Amino acid sequence: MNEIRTRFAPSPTGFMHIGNLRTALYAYLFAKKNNGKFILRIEDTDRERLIENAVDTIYNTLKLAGLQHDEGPDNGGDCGPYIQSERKAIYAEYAKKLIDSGDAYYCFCTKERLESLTDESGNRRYDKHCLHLSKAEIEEKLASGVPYVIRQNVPTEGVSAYNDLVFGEISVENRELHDNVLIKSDGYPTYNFANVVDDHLMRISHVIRGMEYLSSTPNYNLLYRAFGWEIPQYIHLPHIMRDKQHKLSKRYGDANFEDFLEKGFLPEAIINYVALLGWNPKNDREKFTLTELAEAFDVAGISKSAAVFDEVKLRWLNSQYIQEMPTEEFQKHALPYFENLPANIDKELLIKLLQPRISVFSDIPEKLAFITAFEDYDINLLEDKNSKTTLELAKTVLPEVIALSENAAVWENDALFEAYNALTEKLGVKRKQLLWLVRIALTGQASTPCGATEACVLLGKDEALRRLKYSLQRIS
RNA sequence: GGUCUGUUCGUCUAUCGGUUAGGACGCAAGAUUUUCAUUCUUGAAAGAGGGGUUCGAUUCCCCUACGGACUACCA
Repeated sequence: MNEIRTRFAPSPTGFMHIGNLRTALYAYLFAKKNNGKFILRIEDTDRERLIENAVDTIYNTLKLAGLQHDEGPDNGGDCGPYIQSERKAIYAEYAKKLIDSGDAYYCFCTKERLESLTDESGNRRYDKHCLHLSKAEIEEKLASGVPYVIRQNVPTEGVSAYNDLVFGEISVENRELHDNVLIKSDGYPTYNFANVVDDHLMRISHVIRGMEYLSSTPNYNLLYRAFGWEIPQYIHLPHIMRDKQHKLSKRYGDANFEDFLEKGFLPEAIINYVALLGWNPKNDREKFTLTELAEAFDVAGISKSAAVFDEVKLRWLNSQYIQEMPTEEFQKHALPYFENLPANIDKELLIKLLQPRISVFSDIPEKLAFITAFEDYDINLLEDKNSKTTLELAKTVLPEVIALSENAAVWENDALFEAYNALTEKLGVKRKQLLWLVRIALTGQASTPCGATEACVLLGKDEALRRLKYSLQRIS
């Protein structure tokens, strides 16, 4: 059997969105699983949509995601160049062959004439007008510099069918197919042509791409056949959706890989999550490293229906990764969020408290808000159904807590806990009640990255006492 | 409109004719806990609708409904 070769062929038109990333991931996994090669090709034939630095974004994303390509513009290979704009002459040469064989033809139609072909429902189908031009007419127009495109000459009869590894047999009547433009008037090829020529020349064995190409693939197969080339295997992928109705798109602001990284998601978690969106390993496993994915990957597990992207589940997966992270690494990620904290705060303690309690790094500011902003908190937080606390209870408990705290010999977690615990017995309240009141009186925050006694230690004796008194004064 | 295609809990999914339709996230309740959080247990929650085929359909076929994609000198 021939070598397995897959490719990821993005257009440098901006950020890499999650759907694109998944396509790259599956192409990578499929290649790795089969000891094949993963190739990167840049499809920059639309000169108008080019965005500067977008190629760097692609390199960067693949690198961060760990999807190292075996061949590509930056690391070479024997099928280069890997940037389509540098392959212009190649396409021209192959287009010429098609013209000679009658499978393609020059078209000189003006935009106006093309528009006049639009039918009542807004569709346009080219009428093969220029196919019937005589050789002399063509020569003359070419010689006098009339702008032209080269179109594919699709048969008007028959059926084109192929087998997709995910969707099964796809069959389309040839008369439904269009005479697509292969070479544009600016001399660049369209996707419709470049993908075929390049995939063949780069010996791509399995074409893995979004299912938007499912219905145009017969066009491409006709091209392969016209050239006498072997048709690759197809693996079309269902889309990733923002919700049931809408595809994830660049307009959905947060759909970019970079954005998720910025929000504090880990590349490993994103990759893990995205891998499972539309593919399942045929068991209940949820957590995979890239290497493990490559071992487990199987086309049979790819689903046919679109999947809705669920950030809540991504958060959960991300939290799993955060919790398993070595402390030093967690610290590296968390430290940038500590910048605006008072100098006397024990950062080491914070790290310890935070790691088991956050899902994404960007949760940190919210968790720590109480440290810098306290005074305006909602006093009703002191009342809590779960802990069975009321403002009345707070009025009797807090003065005792304050008195006890003022006399505390050591300001340290275990000692404080013991002292407060003893106090609950004296006051005849539940530990949960007292600690809830203390924690709220100390932080003004329903959810904190610490318990009551830890909050005491974190804030320091002076500040803790000040806050307890302030809270008491607010309810008196 | 035409063509292609999809449809199992709210979401991601398992099931390849026979299951109390399973798991995960989320949600709810309860328990444990050094308080927040964790952990544990339990629960609610699904086969779009209608026809077939079959002893038996979520599973196979057809129709309908509802999504999605394509229908560009964009990819």
